[in-house]
Amino acid sequence: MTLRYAILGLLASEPASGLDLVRRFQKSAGFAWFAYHSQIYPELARCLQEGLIEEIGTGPRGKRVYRTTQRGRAAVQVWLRETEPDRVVRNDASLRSFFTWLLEPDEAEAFYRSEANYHGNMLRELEQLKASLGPDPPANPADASSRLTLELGLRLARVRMDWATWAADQTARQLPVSRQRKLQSVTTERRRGA
Amino acid sequence: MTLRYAILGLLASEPASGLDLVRRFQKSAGFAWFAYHSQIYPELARCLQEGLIEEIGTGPRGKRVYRTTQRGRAAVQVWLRETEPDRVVRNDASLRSFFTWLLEPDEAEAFYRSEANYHGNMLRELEQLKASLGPDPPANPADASSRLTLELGLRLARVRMDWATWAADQTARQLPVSRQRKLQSVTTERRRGA
DNA sequence: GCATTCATGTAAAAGGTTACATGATTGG
DNA sequence: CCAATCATGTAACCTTTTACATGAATGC
Repeated sequence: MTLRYAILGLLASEPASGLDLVRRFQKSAGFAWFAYHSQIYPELARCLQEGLIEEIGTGPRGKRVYRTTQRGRAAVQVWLRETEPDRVVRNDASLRSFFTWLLEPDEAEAFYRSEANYHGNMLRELEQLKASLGPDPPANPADASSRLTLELGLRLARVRMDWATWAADQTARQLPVSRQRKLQSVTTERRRGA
Repeated sequence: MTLRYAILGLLASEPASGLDLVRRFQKSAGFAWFAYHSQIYPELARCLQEGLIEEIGTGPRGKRVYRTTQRGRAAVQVWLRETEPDRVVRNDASLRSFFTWLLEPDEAEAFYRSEANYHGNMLRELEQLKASLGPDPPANPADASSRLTLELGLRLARVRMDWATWAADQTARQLPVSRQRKLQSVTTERRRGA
């Protein structure tokens, strides 16, 4: 049922069409939830039928814009108040890290570097998003919540990037002898002098 | 297909039964992946049939212990090398944070405190896990990967706990006038003096 | 005019959750 | 001996993913 409340919650702060929601799930809310359009359209239809949202206008190419009704808002509040967050985590990239010992050290290092790179890009995107946001302190309450949550996205991206860089460095240090010598020509020479 | 590789990867470092895997998905690997036993048993049967794992022994109550075969190991390596990690994120608690503006300020604060509490507990559990781990530097390569990945779990739990505490404090500062006065009796009095 | 993008929708397949079912061992 | 726990398995249901389908507007 989380998808339903994701939609109702998003449409409560700003009216949107199905594709608009896809875009919000891809960027601003992407670090918290994601859904395909094939899932969103049927859910919108169900919510509309149940009076949780209403169609408030149409746009160019058959675009239909929705907004959450009072009933829909109440439904989100009940969900927030009376249910515990689902704590199940499934993160493919985190899982892969458990299995890097099955790779050659240089492959493992490359994996961690690519992780760092991915989250570095993510971080930049979220920083741009933050910069493009309205005034601080925010004008409306929804913006305040968005700001708080965006801060989480930023912190998560940063911690994943830093961790992956650290893991890559750790992995690099235990490379086979052939590659370790190249590093020693710079570092060990000094150690010998001491 | 990620579940399959999760199982193959785990059984490559240490043989286990179906329920053993459930336990590993609940604690040590819980911040990366989760699966129910009802998903694990059929997958084990399929992997066994395809020669990706083998049964290496039995235990007390009909317990069947499996280990990943060379073919299974190769399959994990191909997966790691040739496929990109699935980047889709779905986090119920993160999503809820977007919608806290629909709650009373004290309810929103309570939500963030409860988040901080949850991740504080998680952090303690992972720290215990770390303490219970083998020697550092690790004896076998799988342990090295586990250590790296556990460090990610620790950092994620810490960042979520700190963020939630910060968000709760932020929310507390914007409480309705009635409760703000109680704080003012302590803080604003001083400001007036300056 | 015609390719691209925007926009909505449906269908089938895969994956995940909840519920049901059963038997063996252990601990009190 | 009997309740609780360990252990495996299956079935129905729900959610998510991938694929198919179509039309309207825009930009060149």
